[in-house]
This record gives sequence, structure tokens and C-alpha cells, in this order.
Amino acid sequence: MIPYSIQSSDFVQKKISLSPWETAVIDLFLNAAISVGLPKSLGQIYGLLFCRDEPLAMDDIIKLLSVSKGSASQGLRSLRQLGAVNSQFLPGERKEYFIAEIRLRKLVSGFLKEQADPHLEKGRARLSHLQELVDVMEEGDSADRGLRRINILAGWHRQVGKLLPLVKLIVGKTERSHKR
Amino acid sequence: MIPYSIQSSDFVQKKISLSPWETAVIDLFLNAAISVGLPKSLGQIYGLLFCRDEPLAMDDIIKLLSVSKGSASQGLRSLRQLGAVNSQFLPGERKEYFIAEIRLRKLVSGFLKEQADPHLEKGRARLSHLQELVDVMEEGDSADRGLRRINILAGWHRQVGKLLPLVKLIVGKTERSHKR
DNA sequence: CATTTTGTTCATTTTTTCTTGAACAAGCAT
DNA sequence: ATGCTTGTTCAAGAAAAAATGAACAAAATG
Repeated sequence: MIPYSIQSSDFVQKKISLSPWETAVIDLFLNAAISVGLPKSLGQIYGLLFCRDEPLAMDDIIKLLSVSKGSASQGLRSLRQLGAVNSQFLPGERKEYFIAEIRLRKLVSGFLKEQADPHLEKGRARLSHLQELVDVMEEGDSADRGLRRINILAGWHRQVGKLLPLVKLIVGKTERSHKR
Repeated sequence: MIPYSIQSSDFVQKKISLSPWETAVIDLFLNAAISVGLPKSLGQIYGLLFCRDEPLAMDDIIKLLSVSKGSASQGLRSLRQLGAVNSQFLPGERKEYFIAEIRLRKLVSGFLKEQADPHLEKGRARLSHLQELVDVMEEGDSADRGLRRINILAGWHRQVGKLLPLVKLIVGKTERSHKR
């Protein structure tokens, strides 16, 4: 006389609510997302997946977080692009199921690849544009100054270019020891 | 019969407009600011100061960038806090004059100190809050899962805690060679 | 085929963040 | 004192970013 599981018989009803610690974790990731300049929905979605052992489908996410279809869809897309979630198709199921990537190394390198590398590249372009602007000037104080500034910027660019791969490396290297 | 320099006699009229390369540099920093999550006015102001050899006062900045007094004042405050500008009082002048900090090491460490360190600290607090939430639960699957997640997060926290000082160090170490 | 399930897109609305400028202080000069 | 100059603050407006949900595709079901 249990009034639940109206639907397809032998399905275990998926847990419909969040435990307090899960809510707290989700909020933690929400804040983390904001602080690295990503939309909070990304943080929430990742946080939820991070909490769970079993993969979740989009409509689970929508229900559990009460976000819109649009947010969920776009959020998952971004997360995939960042390498922060992976998906799988369970046999016999039509939905796509998502799980969080929890290897910090992957998270960091995905983030840097998506967020930093493009800027580095654009930086290169801007530098040569700057160079053109200065080249075209008649000689003089300002042109001189321009040249000096370009050199500084080029130096910075090199520095950062060296730093990024190093960061990926370091996070990778020292990563071990998830106490089990 | 030059109609300019209405004002106090022997002052060389300060350059009133930006050369093209300066505009481009300012725009570069504007974009950089946005991409690290700072307001664009910060980028503009820093960019302008970066271009100039001589220190500028707030009203120079206001005129050259056509920004409001408010933006200039608040922007300069933030930049000072980030360690991205320094100021000096020229003798006999009442205004405060600003110059850009161009040592990358200083810029990076200032940025990290302001933007990352506080988050690390808050992270610590959140972790112990999480721990409490899980401690308080009756034993069970969810509590178990919660514990495992906390351990992962704690590991990440340690990692990042190690990374940040390292970044400051690296940028400092390799910094030399501004071609002169 | 018509229908259902799953997911994407995108114009609109909502929320958040940034900028503006007027009002206000604080100090100096007359 | 009174009026300048310099700078800060903050409420209100403007701009930018994110979330929503309805309309649309695509593919499987029956």
C-alpha cells in the first residue's frame, strides 16, 4: 500500500532532496564559481554532481537544484567544455548521465586551457598590433615611450606563457593522497 | 598670439590627448581587467598610468579617459589596494600623483593577496562547517559519502594553498631582462 | 505517422555589477 | 570666515551578465 512509484515498476525512486551537507557543498561551489568568474549555475551543477556517486541526468539536476532547463543545458555544456564533467549513456536508457570530474589536475588544466590560453593568444595579436602602431609613428618621445612599453608587455607575456604550463604541472605532480 | 595657456603662466600644458598606441594599450588593459574579473575602469586607469612616464593626478585621468570623478576615485583606491599603483605628493603641489607599478611580481602577488587569499581562508571555514554538518548526522550512506567528499575538498585546499605562494615565487624568480 | 522523450536555442526578463554626478568633507589660501 | 581645490561617498541610473521558459529540433517508440 505504498502510493509511490507510479511509474515503471522496478525503479528505485531516485533521492529527491538534498541533505544539508550537500546543500552546503553546492553553495561552496556556487561561491567558488563566482570567484573565478563563472556563472553560479555552473558552480551549483558541478557541486551537485560532485556530491553524488551515481551519475545524474539533466532532469535530475533541474529538479534537485530548481534551475531552468536552459540553465541546466547550457551549464552542462560549459562544464563539459571545461572538462569538469563527463557523461555516459547508460544501457537501455535514453538520457545522458553526468558525473563530475574530481581530479584537480584535470579541473585546473581544463580551466586554464579554456580561460587563459585564448587570452594569451589574443595578447600576442595585440602586441603585434601595438608594434605596428608605433612603427608607423614619426620618431619622437612618444614613439620611444611606446617602444619601451611594448617591451615590458612582451616580457610579461613571456612570463605568463611560462607560468601557465608550470601551474598545470605542479598541480599534477603533487596530486596524490586522497586519504581512503 | 597663441590663445592657449590661459592659466598660471610658466606651466607646460600637459598633453591633453592620447596617441593611438596609448589608446590601444588602455584598451588592452581594459580587456585584461575584464578577463580577470575587475571593472573595466580599473583597467583603463591602470593602462593610462602604465603608458606614462610622468605621474598623473586624478583630474588628468578624468580628462584623458573621460570617466567620472567617482570612477576615478574608486578605481584608484582599488588599484592602490591591489598594489598596482603608487602615489606621491609632488613638492609644492596639493594633488596626489599616481604612477603604475610595472613589476609583474608585485602585480601578481598583490592580485593574489587580494583575490585569492581571502577565498582560501573562507574555504577553511567552510570545510569545518561541512565537517560539523556531517558529524551531526546519523551514520549512513549519505554521511559516509559526505566524509569522502570532505576529504577530497581538503586535499584540494591543501594543493591550492601550496600553489599560490609558488606562483608568486616563480613570477618573481624569472623576472629580469626588461630589454633596455 | 503521431507521440513521447530528451535536449538545444534564443528572445525576454531578472539580477548583478558598474558608472555617474551631486552632495559632502577637509584642508589651504586669501 | 569665505571661497577654492582636491578628493570621497553613495543613491540612482545605465550597462552587462545570467536565468528563464517557450518554441523548436531530433530521435526513438508504438
